[in-house]
Amino acid sequence: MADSRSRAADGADEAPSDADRIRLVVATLPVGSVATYGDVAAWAGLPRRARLVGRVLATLPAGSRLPWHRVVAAGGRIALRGGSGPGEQRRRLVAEGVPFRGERVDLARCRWHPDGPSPS
DNA sequence: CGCTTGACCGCAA
DNA sequence: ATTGCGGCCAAGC
Repeated sequence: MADSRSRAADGADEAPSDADRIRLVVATLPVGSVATYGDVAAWAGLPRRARLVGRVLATLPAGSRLPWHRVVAAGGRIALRGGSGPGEQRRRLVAEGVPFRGERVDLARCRWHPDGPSPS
């Protein structure tokens, strides 16, 4: 379909921003699997930008159907703090059958496994 | 325009 | 297990 030339021609053009790629990666997480912020960043082609992933999820627009709950901190720890955050995320994960080990997700068993092409 | 904050990460003490 | 430090970087004030 057409070639990829000008990126700002018709207005409705894509500007694959880092945040967008991150959202896409998160949207890819299958039910019952989880990924860490660092992993999401890496798979999005943004090594070391784990924090950016956190920002994107934190500023998610209300109504976003993104499975943000499938993203946890390193070691399977729940990064959210205070409020209903932690409990909510944990509740959702458990509901999906994600195995826990105390307050942490058992990454050894449910950490998402990128299938095909590794991020190169 | 500059400093602070943060859904982070990894390492060291 | 906890605390501290450096790295990274966008949004808020």
